[in-house]
Amino acid sequence: MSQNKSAYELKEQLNTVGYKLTPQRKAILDILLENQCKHLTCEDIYTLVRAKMPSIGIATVYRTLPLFEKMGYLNRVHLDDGYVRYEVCDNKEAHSHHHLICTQCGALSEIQVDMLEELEKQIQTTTGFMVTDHSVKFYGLCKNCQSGDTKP
Amino acid sequence: MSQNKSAYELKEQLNTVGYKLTPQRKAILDILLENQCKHLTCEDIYTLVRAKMPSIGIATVYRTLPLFEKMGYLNRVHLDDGYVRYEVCDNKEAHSHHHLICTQCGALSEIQVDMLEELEKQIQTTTGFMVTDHSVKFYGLCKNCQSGDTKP
DNA sequence: TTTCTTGCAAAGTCTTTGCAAGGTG
DNA sequence: CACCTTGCAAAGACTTTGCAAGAAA
Repeated sequence: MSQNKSAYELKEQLNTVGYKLTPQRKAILDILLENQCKHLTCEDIYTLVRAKMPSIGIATVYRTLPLFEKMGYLNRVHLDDGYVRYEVCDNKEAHSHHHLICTQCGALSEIQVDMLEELEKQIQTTTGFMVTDHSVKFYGLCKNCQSGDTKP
Repeated sequence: MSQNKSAYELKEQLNTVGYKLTPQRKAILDILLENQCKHLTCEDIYTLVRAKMPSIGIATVYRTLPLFEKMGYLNRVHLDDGYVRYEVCDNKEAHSHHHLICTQCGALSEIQVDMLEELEKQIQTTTGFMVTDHSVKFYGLCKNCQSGDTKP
């Protein structure tokens, strides 16, 4: 529980840098916390937030998401489908979770294994490139799509 | 040498599926072969091709690239910078090369190691997800940017 | 009260599409 | 000759920006 950002923490952190906690920002945070396992696009988030706050504009969502990202609340995720998506950033899991993307139904799940440290060291030694982060995605068929369940 | 697609091969393959080898397509192929180590955006390719064939339209480039991709000549690469990029597809290296992206200067290089088979098996056993492809990117600082060479 | 934010709409990017003219097999 | 392709321009999809009104600290 406590590993997730609360509205209070958000307010504190915003104030520290001279920003304000507005109802819109709180509403967006709520939606994000309610959908931690999902990887939402800006549009998705806009739709969800609008259910609670119909007056919100999409520009606010587009302005808030990068803000939260800069503050370390969110990770920007690209699934190579042309959409920018966001996931709640859990410090503990940083770097150590990767995505499984079903090429048939688009389902997205995560795995928590990480075995890249070794390889990263090897890269540094061999190429001189200093690795600070990585992004790993696996494409394939999820359980459902393998079992002949080929609904469109 | 022979692992790269030649114009002749391209023509053969196009004809097989009822398509034609046009000067535009050949020009695009040439540019791609001349820039194998780069990872060009559609716009990049358009600019380069236009130097040789000023009359070409960008729509043709946008239509040709996915065609080449479908034919297995190209790989579409996302570097999380919002642009779609393409790289010449070398069969031998498929699946086994990953990208090193410098977060300072944007330099992009490749490494040829692969050690994911093992992990993919593990994923399949554990989660039931059938992995068919993967995408791995490492972010960090390239050699140049580490040596205090911080030109903007 | 000051400064940050918002919603709206317009403008920007990158990409796709419709269509008639033109080229390839 | 039939069908695929092209270039142009318009249209789309997603995102950003300008601005005056409004809200938070």
